[in-house]
Amino acid sequence: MKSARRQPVGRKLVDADTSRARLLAAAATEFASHGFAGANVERIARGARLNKAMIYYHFKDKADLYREILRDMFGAVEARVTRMAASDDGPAAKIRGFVEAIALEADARPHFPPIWFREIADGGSHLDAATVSHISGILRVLAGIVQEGVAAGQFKPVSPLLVHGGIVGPLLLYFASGGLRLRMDRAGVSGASGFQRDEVVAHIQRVALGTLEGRMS
Amino acid sequence: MKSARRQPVGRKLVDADTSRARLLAAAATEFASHGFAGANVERIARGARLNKAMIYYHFKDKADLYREILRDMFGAVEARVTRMAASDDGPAAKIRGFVEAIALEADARPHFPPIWFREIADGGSHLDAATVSHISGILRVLAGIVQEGVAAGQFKPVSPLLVHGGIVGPLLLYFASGGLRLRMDRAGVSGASGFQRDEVVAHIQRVALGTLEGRMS
DNA sequence: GTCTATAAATAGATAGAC
DNA sequence: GTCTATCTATTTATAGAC
Repeated sequence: MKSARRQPVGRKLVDADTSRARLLAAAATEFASHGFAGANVERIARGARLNKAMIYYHFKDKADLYREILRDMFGAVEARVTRMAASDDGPAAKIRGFVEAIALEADARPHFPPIWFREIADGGSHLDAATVSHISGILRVLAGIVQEGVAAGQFKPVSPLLVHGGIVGPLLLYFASGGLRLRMDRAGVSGASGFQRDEVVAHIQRVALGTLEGRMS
Repeated sequence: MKSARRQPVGRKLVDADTSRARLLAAAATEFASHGFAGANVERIARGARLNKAMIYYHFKDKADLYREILRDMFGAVEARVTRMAASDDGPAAKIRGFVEAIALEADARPHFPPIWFREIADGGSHLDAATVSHISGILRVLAGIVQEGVAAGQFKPVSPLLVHGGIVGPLLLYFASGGLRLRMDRAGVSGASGFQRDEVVAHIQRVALGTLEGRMS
């Protein structure tokens, strides 16, 4: 059980500059750039200014390290949207807040959008029970907001999963495609990288609300 | 130059049951499931009922095989949207046609959505000039439709890249996440896999049009 | 906790027969 | 065109010293 949590309870896991925290940070970058299979433990160790053996001191193996990052990522998103939805704003403001929450999390953890895309492509093969629970919690929060809006007569009863796709699809696409857009730009596809983050978020907020308020058909 | 095209000109590359076509089909499945780094040439060969050596007879190496699949994929999408946009439908119908074209291509090439997601996460590191040109062609077609609609006074001048994200993000998310939704369903997240393809496509068509017709803010 | 050295396995690529 | 056998490099993971 050497991979069990060693930090004192209540202590931030990743913020502290422990070797474990540095490994997690380096691994997040590596997994985001190369995927689980393409990630190289030697590179992760070097990125953390340590050596490979330290990875196996703190984690059971590469997959264990990866799963820890997935749990952290989705746990953070779930916590953020849950906190947001606990406010006494109306449903429309909460939909905006939901979009904003995902975007803020992508700011705080830039590895989140690419890793999420890769995990989708993998069919979720690395998700453990805790992570699945976080994801389902995120969906439940959104479904609750929609339900609230419907009850208040402000929203049409659109399927929460359709709303979710309309928010998360474009949002992750934007945050995950920074490198690609730069590349396209250099290849002469103009305007691909000239894009304001806030403008994208605001657009997605408007579209999500428009969908829910039935201004679509 | 042993990887040069061997098929007679005008012959379908993938449909024929040649060893090369079988390798391409097996490789597409393998790359979609495991990504470039995670793909295994031995598995690809077995999937094509051949052996590893045949891969190196037809292709220079694993990367060459992968790039060929990318070119085929994006070439097919570009061809389809270009053909669609050449019709004399109005701009609204063409926006619907654009969404439909992407969806039809995802039906025809199920490896397309996951591979596209992975390539985004990779920052487009495997895209060669031909593939970049296909992608930029797809964007140009969409920009043209938007321009047409604006000129006809039917659309607001929304950035084509925002429209593109609003279409392609949710659409790829839906098509790429079949496996994950099934997994979530089995984990007790109800309704994740109970979804009609046509209903999703219709929803995305409505949202895209709503965006362009200015029914959002 | 941290390191060096190394074992062990995987997997991309090639040689050469048929 | 297709195969078997093999070479070689990479890389995950561990042993064991400090």
